[in-house]
Amino acid sequence: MQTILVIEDDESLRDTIGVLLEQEGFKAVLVGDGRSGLDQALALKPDLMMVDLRLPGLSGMEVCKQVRAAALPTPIVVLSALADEVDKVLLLELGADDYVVKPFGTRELLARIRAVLRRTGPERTRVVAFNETEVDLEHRIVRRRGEEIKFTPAEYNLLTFFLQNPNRPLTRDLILNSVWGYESYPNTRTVDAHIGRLRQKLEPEPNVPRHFLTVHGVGYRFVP
Amino acid sequence: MQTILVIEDDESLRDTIGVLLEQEGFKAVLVGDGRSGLDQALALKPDLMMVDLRLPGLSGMEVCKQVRAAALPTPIVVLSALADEVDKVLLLELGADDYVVKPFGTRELLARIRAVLRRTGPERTRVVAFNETEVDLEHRIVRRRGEEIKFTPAEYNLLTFFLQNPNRPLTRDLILNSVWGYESYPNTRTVDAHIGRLRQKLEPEPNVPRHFLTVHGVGYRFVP
DNA sequence: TGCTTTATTCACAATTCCTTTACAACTCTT
DNA sequence: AAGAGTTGTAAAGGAATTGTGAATAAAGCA
Repeated sequence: MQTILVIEDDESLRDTIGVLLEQEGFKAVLVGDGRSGLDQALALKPDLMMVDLRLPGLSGMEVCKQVRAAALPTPIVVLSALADEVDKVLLLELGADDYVVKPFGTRELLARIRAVLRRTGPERTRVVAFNETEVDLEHRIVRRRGEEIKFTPAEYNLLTFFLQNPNRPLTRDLILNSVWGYESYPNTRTVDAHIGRLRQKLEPEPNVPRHFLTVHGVGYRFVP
Repeated sequence: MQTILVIEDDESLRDTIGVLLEQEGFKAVLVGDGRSGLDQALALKPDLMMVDLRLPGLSGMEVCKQVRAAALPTPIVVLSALADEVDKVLLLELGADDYVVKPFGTRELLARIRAVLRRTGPERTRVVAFNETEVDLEHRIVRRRGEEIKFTPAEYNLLTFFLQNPNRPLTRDLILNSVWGYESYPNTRTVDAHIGRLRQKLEPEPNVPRHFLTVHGVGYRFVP
């Protein structure tokens, strides 16, 4: 499922867009200010992001700039108020892929999103990296300091699930459901055991985890 | 005020629930059959609905299905008779958020309602900030001056409860009920201890609180 | 002020929760 | 069919959390 990050401070508009996107089968992540927007963009690596120009704190333009500075390939659609008198050329130079002027209809918004997604196409990031390890999703290879590490299917699935959901505490039940599926019902200790194996292979100090953190009483959290 | 729609064909039970809810400050809308229940649900968009499984006309299950088909986000609590041998998994898959087996105590019912409302509740705000701290509800992360602070489950639950009820004096009993729930009955000193821990972590001067204030003889009050 | 009630703080034990290890069952390969 | 690798689970040990009581402090009140 494609993820779209929406950075918009008007709460009601934000929610509207959120509902709209989810109806259309996207996963929508909503934030209200530039700072968290930028954080989310870097962590989530969404398939597309929509950025309001006028934002509290970090401005939309600043967010674009920093996203590009981080070499994220994520396409950006800018939302701007009519009054803003945007310099469109500047905007596109900043790295935006399209812009929509408020107020806009849902129909138009969706059309723009689809168009941008089509243009920028499905060249997903096939390699994810954190700390000293890189995961090549396409070839299903994990390297640490350039050296290949073997992963069993269960371990690898768990790892990629974490990669897709960084910085968020994931409950054991959620992990079981997502990685093992609805069909099988292993007990939740199983997750712990596998976390242990991940740590063994990927943490510099397996007993002082820096990436696969436990959130006591809740579950686990991966921080890249 | 939060509106709760009750769909229950047993008139006396229906009235009992109605009175109970209104005592607790909810607005209760009562109907006796599935058809009108569904109509009301779509028209009212209540904050929560309680649905009896056995209903004349449209069954409770059918109501759930249709409500979900209409993409209403309203949480649903199902009421079922002991004899009904409910398939809980099926129920939850149908879109119900919780179920209560008849006969139930009023205490239990209220607790369930509160729990569901809390779960599904106003988690629209993803990041809340006050003074130098920000709480990222989605990531369950609390930061102070940008630095992450660890919170235990009890502390975190208490904190978010305060965030959701700012500027209002909250009695210890209310806090216990809301945060700890109905299953456990810790004594009210427990709340004090936890308030202390919150202050320790979040107040600039823990012994001169500016956010987690005590209301002598009453309870506590959070001012952002 | 002195007295009573209420709140804070601290240390600690009970409990809950997590980690690790070992191992048996199971699945593939050969 | 044996062997190698994988996986779920149980059990033991360790760590973190949490409720409580007792000592102390603060607030309210006459």
